[in-house]
Amino acid sequence: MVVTRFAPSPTGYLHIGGLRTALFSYLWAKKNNGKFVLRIEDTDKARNSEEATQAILQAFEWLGLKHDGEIEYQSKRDDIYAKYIQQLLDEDKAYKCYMSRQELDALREEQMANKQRTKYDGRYRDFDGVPPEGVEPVIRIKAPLNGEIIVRDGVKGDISFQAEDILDDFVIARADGSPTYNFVVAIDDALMGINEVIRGDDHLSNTPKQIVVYDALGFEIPKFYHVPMIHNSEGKKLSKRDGATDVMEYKNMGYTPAALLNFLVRLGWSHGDQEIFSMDEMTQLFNPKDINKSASIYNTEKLDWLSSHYIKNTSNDILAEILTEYNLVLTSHDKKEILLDALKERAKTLAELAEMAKEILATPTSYDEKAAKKAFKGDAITVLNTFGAKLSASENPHLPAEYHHLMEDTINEMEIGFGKIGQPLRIALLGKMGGPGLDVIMSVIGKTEAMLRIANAITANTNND
RNA sequence: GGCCCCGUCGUCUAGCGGUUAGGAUCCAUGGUUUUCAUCCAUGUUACAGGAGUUCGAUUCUCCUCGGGGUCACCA
Repeated sequence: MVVTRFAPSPTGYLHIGGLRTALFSYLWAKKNNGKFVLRIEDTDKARNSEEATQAILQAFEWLGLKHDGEIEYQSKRDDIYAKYIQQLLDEDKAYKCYMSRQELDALREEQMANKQRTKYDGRYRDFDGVPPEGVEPVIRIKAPLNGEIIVRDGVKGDISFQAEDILDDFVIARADGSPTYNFVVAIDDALMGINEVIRGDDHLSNTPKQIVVYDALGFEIPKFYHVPMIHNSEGKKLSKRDGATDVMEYKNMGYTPAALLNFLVRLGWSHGDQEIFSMDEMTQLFNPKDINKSASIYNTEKLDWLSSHYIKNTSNDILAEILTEYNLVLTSHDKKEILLDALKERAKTLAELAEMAKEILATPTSYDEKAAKKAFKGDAITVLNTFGAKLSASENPHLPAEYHHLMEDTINEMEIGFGKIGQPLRIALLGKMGGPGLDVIMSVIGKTEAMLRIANAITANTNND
């Protein structure tokens, strides 16, 4: 069985990069009828917060990503880690190091001055003398001094590291006894049965250390997939400083989960020329072996396109429902179908759609000066009066087509072009240019409201010449 | 700086020794449209550079250049 995981540290909101690796892990588990474990890596008590954990959960919920089983918290697993630390100590695979911070810093400075790579010198590796007073020891693992460590990566292939280049006896437990990241990750992944680790490229250089832990404890090494970074427009690793990296921001901006997920799955992964993937298709087709090797630059142009695609293809009932989250209540509006049919063709986001709907539904309180001036040149007032009279005399027009006939009657009778009525009428109804068909607008707002808006416009623009 | 990774249109990508180097997005132009969008059509733009290997390299090898990641008692 394939077991994958997403293992964020709760130091802030869920960001785009994290979401993508979570999505990849999720898809791969689902495709194989496996499990997707969510593990909160909260060993750093100083930087973690409960709010951050909640924010991550909230984002998962919005996007419909469900983890399997209970959420695992590393902070609740101290006993387990302590047991393995003791085991390594007993087996002489780890040891206490009494080097003080000051000594360590001094060593580092000296190494830097000599242009050597900074590494612990192993001075307590085989120490059996009397420990110095007043120093709480850290526990270091005995890492291989030389030889090759090969990371078999499903994305990049086999990557070879030389132990002397990258390893030293790294700390697995701090002076206060708390275990460190590379140690707990390996233990948790092993104990939780994680056999396919899909994570960011920035963890690649940690992997040899984790392999040291796996080996020391006799655990089986999982399959690794290191997903290339997402870069900002500067070409640097996407960070929280880059703006709009909080996943929930995308909800506020009016993107749907389907659009966001579709956008993200295509960042660093592809399936031929296909661009549109439903959640089902993603789970069917995703395979981490098809992940790209190179980093991609974060750019939301395509997200807008996907977003409008999904809005166009969402039913009006569902749209009306989601739109309530953008302060637009249409669910029981009798012209909801007509309105949404017209609007969903032209909205890139739900927020935009809601905004356009509100503009149509509200009586204009002002008129775009330039557009009004242009529209009310000539005999626009007469045209509007003529049309208004026809509208007034009509019997409850309902559908857009009926309003359209009224407009046609007017232009035929007055022997004018469509533009002559279109422009002033549009100003009257919306206060500005743009937007859906006038017949649609009038159908949605109804005869009475349409007449009111026409009258208002005539009053406001009479002395405009 | 050491170690590691990467390098196809502006962007996301297809390609896995022989292609007019494909798609998508963006942009531009035209058509449709009372407006704006949608939609349709057309167009501009890419194999980082240099050596090899080969009958033939975008594809394989090496070098250069460029970019990135990482080097904690942080995760």
